[in-house]
Amino acid sequence: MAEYAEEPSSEPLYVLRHSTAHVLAAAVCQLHPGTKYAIGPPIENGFYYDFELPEPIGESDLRPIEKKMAEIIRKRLPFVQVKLPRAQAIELFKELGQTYKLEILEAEAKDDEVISTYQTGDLFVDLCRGPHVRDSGDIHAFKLMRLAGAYWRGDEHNKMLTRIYGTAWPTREELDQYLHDLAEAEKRDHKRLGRELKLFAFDERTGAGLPLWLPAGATVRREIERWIVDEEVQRGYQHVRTPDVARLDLYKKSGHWDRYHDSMYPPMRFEESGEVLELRPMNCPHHILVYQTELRSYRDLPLRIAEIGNNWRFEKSGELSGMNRVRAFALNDAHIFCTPEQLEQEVRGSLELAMYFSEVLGVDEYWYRLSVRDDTKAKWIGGEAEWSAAQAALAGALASLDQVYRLGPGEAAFYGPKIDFQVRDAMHREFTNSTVQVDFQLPELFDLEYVAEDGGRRRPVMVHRGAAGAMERLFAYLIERYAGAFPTWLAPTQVVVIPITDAHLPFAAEVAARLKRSRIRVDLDDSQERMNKKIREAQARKVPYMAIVGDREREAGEVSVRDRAGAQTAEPLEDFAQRVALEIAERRR
RNA sequence: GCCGACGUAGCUCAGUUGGCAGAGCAGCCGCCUCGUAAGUGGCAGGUCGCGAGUUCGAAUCUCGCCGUCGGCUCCA
Repeated sequence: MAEYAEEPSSEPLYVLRHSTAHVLAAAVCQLHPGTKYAIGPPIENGFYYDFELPEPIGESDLRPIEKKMAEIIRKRLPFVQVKLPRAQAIELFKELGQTYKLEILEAEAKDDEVISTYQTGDLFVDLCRGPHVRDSGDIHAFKLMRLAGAYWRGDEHNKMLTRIYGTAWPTREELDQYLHDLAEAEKRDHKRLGRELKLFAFDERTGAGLPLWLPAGATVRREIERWIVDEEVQRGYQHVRTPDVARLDLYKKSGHWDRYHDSMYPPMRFEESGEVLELRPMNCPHHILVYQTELRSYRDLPLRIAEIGNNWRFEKSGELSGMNRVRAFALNDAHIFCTPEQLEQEVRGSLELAMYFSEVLGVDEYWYRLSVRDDTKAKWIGGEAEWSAAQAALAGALASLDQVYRLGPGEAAFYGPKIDFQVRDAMHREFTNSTVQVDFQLPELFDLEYVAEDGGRRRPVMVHRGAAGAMERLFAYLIERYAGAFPTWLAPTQVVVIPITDAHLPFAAEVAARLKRSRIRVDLDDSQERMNKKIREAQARKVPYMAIVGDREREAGEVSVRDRAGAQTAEPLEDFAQRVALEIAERRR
C-alpha cells in the first residue's frame, strides 16, 4: 500500500488519481470547514485521503462530497505548483491550521529544502511533490467508494482519522468496467461460494472465526491433506501427532506468550492441581519436544518433523475474514532441524516443495517476499551474525532456483527472516500462503543439541516451513482461484449420474456402482425431477461430469457424458470410468 | 480492538411517515415420465440477531451486547 514516503510517479493513471484525491480533499474542506487533511495518495485502482473532520460523517455524506467534487471539476481549476522555502511552507500550513502537514514537514523536510506545494485554484493547497493533471477538468470518471477509519501514520496508538476511498479512471467506460469487474470478483468470493456450494459454514453459536467444514468442503480438504502427507513422507519428512494444548510454561519459554499473549486464548487454570494449560498458537514448541525425545546425532540430521497441526489464535474481532483469517486453523507445518552447513539446502528443498504444491494445486499467481528485520530493535531477538547468515541462506536458496523476490522490511518473524509466498484473493488483497523461515533462536532458547562427528555437542538450526500454508486459507484461495469449479481430483462430487426417466434408474444405479468401484465420488440423482432440472443442478454445483443415461445408453452399455463446460460425448461406460479415474490419479488441473 | 455499513423464512431479498410480516428459490406432499440449464398443483416454514428502553402500539425509533462485511491495526 502506498505511503507518504512513496516515490512520486508521473505514470498518467497515478497522476490522475492523485489529482482526484486533491479534489476530494478540496470538496471535503468546503463542505466541512475546519477539516484537517493528512495524506492522500493514489493506490491500486484508485486513491484515498485521510481527514480529521470536525464532526463524524457516515457513508450518506459521500454523495454530497461527490457532487461538490463534480462542481470543482466543472470549474476546470488549474493545479499550480508553488515552491516555497521550508520556513515559509511551515508558516503557510500553520496559518491554515493544518497540523498534519506541519508534522510531515517537520519530520521529513530538511532545513534548507525547497518545499513543493500544489494549489487547486484558490480552493485548496496541499503539501505535495506532484505531478498533477493540468486542471480539474482533466478528471472525467471517478467515484467515492467507502469510508474507513485509519490511524495517523498507521500507528494504532495515534488518533484515528477518517479515510475516504475512491476510484478514478481516464474514461467513464473504464470506470464502468472496473465496477463491473468488482461485481464479478464478488461472485468468486469464497465466503459466498462456500455457502452456495455447501463447503463450509459459520454459526455464531460456535463463535466468530470458527468454521464448520461441511461434507463437501471436508472432502476437498481430506484429498489435499492425504496427498500432502503422502508427498512429504516421500520426501523424508516424519509425520507426527502432537496435542493442541500444552502447559503455558512452554510458550513462556519459547517467547510466544510474551509477544503474543494478546492474541492467544486465555490460559486454562485448574484450581485443584494448579496446572495451567494453553491452546497452542503454533506447533514449533511441540516439535522441539519431539526432537528432544532422543539424543540426536549429526547422522540424524536433517531431521524433518511434520504435522498438519491445529493452531488456535484469538485474532481481534475486526481481523477475522471468512476462511482467510480464523481463530482455529490447521497448518501444513514442519520443522527441519539441521546443521548450519545443511541450512541452505534445506531451505531450497522447502522452497521446491512449496513450489511443487503450489503448482499441482493451481496456486499459480504468487511472488516471493524476503521478509527481513527493520530497525525496531525490540521486535527481534538474536544477534547480527545469525540474522545475516539466515538471510544469506534464504536469498541463496532463491538465487539457486533463479527466483526473483521483493524485500519485506519489518515482515520477519521475531526469531528470524523468512520467505513468504504472497498471493492475492479475488478482491486483490494480499495474503501469505506458504512460508519458509530460518531460526537460530529457538534452538538456543530450548538448548537444542546434536552430537557432531568429533563427539562434541553442537547447536542445530531450525527451518520452519508451511509448504501449503493453512488449510483454511489455502481453501479460500482455491475456491476463488477455481470459482468453485475444482479440478476433478479435488471436486467434492466428481460425477452425477442422471437417468432420463425413472425407468432408467436401475441402469443409472449400475453406472454409479461401476464408477464407485474406481473410487470415483459419484452421486446418483434419483430425485423426482426432470432431467433438465437435474442437469441444471449438477451444473450449479460445478460437478465436473454428468453421466446421462436413457434407453440408447442402456442398450449400448454407454454413458452420455456432459462436462461442466457443456461439452457432450457418448462413450462406453468402461472407457469413461477409466478416463475419469486416470484424470483423478494424475491430479490433472 | 478502532472507523463505516449491515443483520427479516435454509438462501436471495421486499416491507411506505411506528398500525395484523411478504415474494422467489430451497424443503415437504401429490400429479407428470420427460434426451442435455428451472414441468406442474398444493402444504409447511419467521422469538424480524439477542436484551433493555421510548410508545396505546416497534421489523421500523433509542441504548447495550452478539455476529457479518469493507477498511485500519495485527498476523508467531
